[in-house]
Amino acid sequence: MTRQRKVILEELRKVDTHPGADEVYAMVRKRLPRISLGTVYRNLEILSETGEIQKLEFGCNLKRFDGIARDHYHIRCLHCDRVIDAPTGFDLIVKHESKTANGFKIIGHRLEFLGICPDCLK
Amino acid sequence: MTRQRKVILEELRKVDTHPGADEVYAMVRKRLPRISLGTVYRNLEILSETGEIQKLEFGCNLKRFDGIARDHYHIRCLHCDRVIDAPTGFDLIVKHESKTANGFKIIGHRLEFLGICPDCLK
DNA sequence: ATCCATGCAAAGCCTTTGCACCCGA
DNA sequence: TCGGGTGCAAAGGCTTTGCATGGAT
Repeated sequence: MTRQRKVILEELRKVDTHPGADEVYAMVRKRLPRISLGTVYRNLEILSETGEIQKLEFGCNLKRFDGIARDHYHIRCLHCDRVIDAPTGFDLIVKHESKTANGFKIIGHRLEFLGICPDCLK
Repeated sequence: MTRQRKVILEELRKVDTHPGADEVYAMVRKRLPRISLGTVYRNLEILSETGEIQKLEFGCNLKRFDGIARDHYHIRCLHCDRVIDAPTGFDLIVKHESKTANGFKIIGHRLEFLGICPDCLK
């Protein structure tokens, strides 16, 4: 756990905006002006592999990161692409009785909800 | 509906491999050798906007396309990234009693299952 | 003749990677 | 001293876009 990685993790946990790598870079640079974008990418990757943060790979044009690793869902604004954590109770039941399908061994799933955020509703 | 768009749609509907744009390009080029990759991208975008095909935006490194527009889920191999259609019965129940959450108006959701395909299980 | 989609190529965006340096153990 | 992580910059992959051409109505 290097200094850079620690700061990245701390900054990411301060916000609930699910920033992209570039935004994390901007945030971290306030404390470590000499950090490089490459290092941010490398550490975000490492942190998500170790399960300390979560990488959101849905919307696809830009990967976003969540400082909360605990399993939870997200709601994405179709208009401005903002992402928020889904409140508890906002949930789903996945029915796959068998753990296999067409020879696939099923391990998990990805889910996100889509909607329009308050600002864009105006 | 130009000739190019028609061929793209036809070729895409011939397969169940959920090809990326580059693969669609290769397929279509057998029939239209002079088609450009840009045209393939433009038409895949248009076809998915009009709802004739489906764009899969999950795995994120590469967008894949499905000739079947009907609502259905997919299973992705975590090892080789192959995507298959989930069999019927493989389903989920989304519980969001309210159609709003934290001010968001909820419109829909994205879901895909993750697993290991038969080949990669070996 | 007009208009729009195409082909081509360049640019764009995000991300990854090679390499030498530096810092901590 | 040694090894791994870093900064920097370049390369990479996929996608989008500008522009002139060409085909269809």
